[in-house]
Amino acid sequence: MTTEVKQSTRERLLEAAATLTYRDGVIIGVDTLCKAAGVSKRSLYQLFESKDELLAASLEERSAAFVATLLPAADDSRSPHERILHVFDQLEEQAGAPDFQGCRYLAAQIELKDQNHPASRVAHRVKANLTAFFRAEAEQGGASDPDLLARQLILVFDGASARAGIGADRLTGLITPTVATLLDAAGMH
Amino acid sequence: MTTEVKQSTRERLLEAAATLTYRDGVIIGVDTLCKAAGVSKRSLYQLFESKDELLAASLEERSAAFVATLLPAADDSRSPHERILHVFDQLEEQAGAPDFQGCRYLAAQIELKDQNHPASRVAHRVKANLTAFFRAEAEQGGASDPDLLARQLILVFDGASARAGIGADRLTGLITPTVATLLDAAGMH
DNA sequence: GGCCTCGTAAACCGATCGGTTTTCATTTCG
DNA sequence: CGAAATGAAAACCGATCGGTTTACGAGGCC
Repeated sequence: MTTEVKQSTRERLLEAAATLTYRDGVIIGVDTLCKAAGVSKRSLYQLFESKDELLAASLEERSAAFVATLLPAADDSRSPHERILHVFDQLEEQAGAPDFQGCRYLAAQIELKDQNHPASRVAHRVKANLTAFFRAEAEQGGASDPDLLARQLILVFDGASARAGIGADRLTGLITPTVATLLDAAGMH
Repeated sequence: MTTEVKQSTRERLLEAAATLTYRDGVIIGVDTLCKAAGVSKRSLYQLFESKDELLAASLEERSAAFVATLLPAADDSRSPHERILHVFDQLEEQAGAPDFQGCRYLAAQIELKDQNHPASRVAHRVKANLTAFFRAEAEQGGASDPDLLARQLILVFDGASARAGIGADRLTGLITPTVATLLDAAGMH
């Protein structure tokens, strides 16, 4: 194991940014961020151009873990149908956590409004990756319209994560039948 | 016509709050709000308890128009199936507007995080009303599980509006087939 | 005219914003 | 040992935050 017992200044900043912006939104101040990370503002502005770049880097750093926890393992041998459902099973499980606040990438884009904000761009890329996964699986599974199905699935993903995040729905018994219906209608075997 | 040619101080504040928070988010300052409304801060704090209450009142005031533009007319004689699709047709049309930023009620809840914020409570009520409409139509249309269908529809509504709002999807050719698939699977005639 | 209400403009409050700078203690390394 | 690099602490910057208060002018009513 190469687990680092001692985090670098940079890592502590990225982690604090991820944690606090997820809980309080991008409105969080740099003073609060630095205090939580145990890092001086001077160090922050040596490591990052600005607060905006720190937020973008913080989202970027989590992107690998985000897709890793959602997507099936690389050596997964199940059918595309099951592999897609796996993603939504993972989402439903995450949504059950008491501190779940919805997908951080969707939240960032909604809070920032500006689509050209560096953090918005990162969020957009992450979601494009997830959509690409859906489309590839849809194609391989013989969906009648892989592009349409992928758009439907990412729509359900964002809708479910948003509604669970604001506490409007607990998703129980909702996601699986919905996704299954869409997969069936697309002729996925 | 009883159209008011002259807006009251209160009306100007509510309109400015609705416009600016939709464009810039709830982060907007009271100075900016007052300047845009042509109203002094003194008047604001005579009419409203706080900025939070102004935001809540601004969302509340729009709620009637929100459901009115989405829902079919009271004397609409079409089938529940068509009446539900009407809502999503309206959403797709609104999403086509160049300044569309997604559903303001969903955005408010995501930005505020706090579910007990007065504006969050208003947003929650509005969405509960829309969900109730879906459920009533589902029941009347003979859906096998009206509760499930209503949850699916509001999920699609929020997901579609969120993705269109952040510019991730233009919804064209997406909503209608998705909703139709769900209605069919629920056995809606 | 005199009074009272209404609302604007603007000063003011302490706190915080994103960002910069200075100071000083510690660590690293030749 | 001594020089250089690092980074924490904190003062500081102008601007803005939500909110309060003061001052003044424009109307209506007796």
